[in-house]
Amino acid sequence: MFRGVNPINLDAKGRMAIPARYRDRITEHCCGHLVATIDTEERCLLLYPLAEWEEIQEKIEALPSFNPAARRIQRLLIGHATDLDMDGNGRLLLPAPLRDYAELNKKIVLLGQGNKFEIWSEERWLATREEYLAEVDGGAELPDELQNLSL
Amino acid sequence: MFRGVNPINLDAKGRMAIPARYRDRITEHCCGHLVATIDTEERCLLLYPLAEWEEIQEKIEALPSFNPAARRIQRLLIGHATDLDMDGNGRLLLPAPLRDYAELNKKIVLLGQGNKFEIWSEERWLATREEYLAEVDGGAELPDELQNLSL
DNA sequence: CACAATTACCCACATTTACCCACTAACACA
DNA sequence: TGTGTTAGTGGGTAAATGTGGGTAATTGTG
Repeated sequence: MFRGVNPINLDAKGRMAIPARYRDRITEHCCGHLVATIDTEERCLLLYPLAEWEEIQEKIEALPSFNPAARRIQRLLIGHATDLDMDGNGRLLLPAPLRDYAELNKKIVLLGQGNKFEIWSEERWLATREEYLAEVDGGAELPDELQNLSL
Repeated sequence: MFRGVNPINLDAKGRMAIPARYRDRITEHCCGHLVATIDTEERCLLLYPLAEWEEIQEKIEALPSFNPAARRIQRLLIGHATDLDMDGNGRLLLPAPLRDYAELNKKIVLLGQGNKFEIWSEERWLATREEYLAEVDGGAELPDELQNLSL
């Protein structure tokens, strides 16, 4: 589905242009309706086609709501999930609370991640990527599935 | 159903404007009739469409009333449940006792949470969110359903 | 019954957002 | 290399939304 790294500029109003190569797929897949929420592990945003998101939300809502960890996940993920539509120019207006969370300024990065995108501030993405590369080197505890993966 | 994060200002009279994108759903779902009560785990309020709340109240009332814990829940939830209607401008007047419980001042946050909303003071929400994020990271005791959740 | 306090309804203003148009840079093709 | 087309960017404007506040009706209280 979605893949690739795309440097993008946010404009003064907080809008980001979706790269043209993804637009057709997005409009056909979900009429341009998307849902953005936060990533709980990293300070970045997740961007789903509406249909994808609704499947996920169902699973999250089905979690036992008396369990504190599940409650937390519900508050964080559903609580931040915001419906977005592409405007006539193929742009999304990212709401201020989400921009603040991921500390998005002018320069951001859109990462294709299969069924979704991730949105990072460029600065944070570059730094995090370096960390990842360093950890992979020393990485001792890889799950079996990874050990056996041939590229 | 409901999702997303909405920063809102309470005015001097204690009124909050429901974001326009939710109004249609609320009016169609329950003619603008809502019920607010307190959350017993966190210092925030819960806001239900009337129909949703009535289902919940039935379940609460069905709890064994000789059980002290059940009595407590009944007193807290049903005792604080207050009927609210949107005014002509799509606003709700939050009663003083509920505002006091959740320590709501000018700046508040409305969180969509599936079948209901949560209302937080902005300050408390931001602080609580940071706690949640830290706990999710170090989270050892995640239920299986969560461990296997792929986003 | 009178008074005070609260609430509902209404209007007006400020801000934000959606929509539109225009410019520039990049690319493709001849 | 020149030209046409498309993508990305910036920004103006009208409409919608959010906010504040006045006033009349209602409620509760002495």
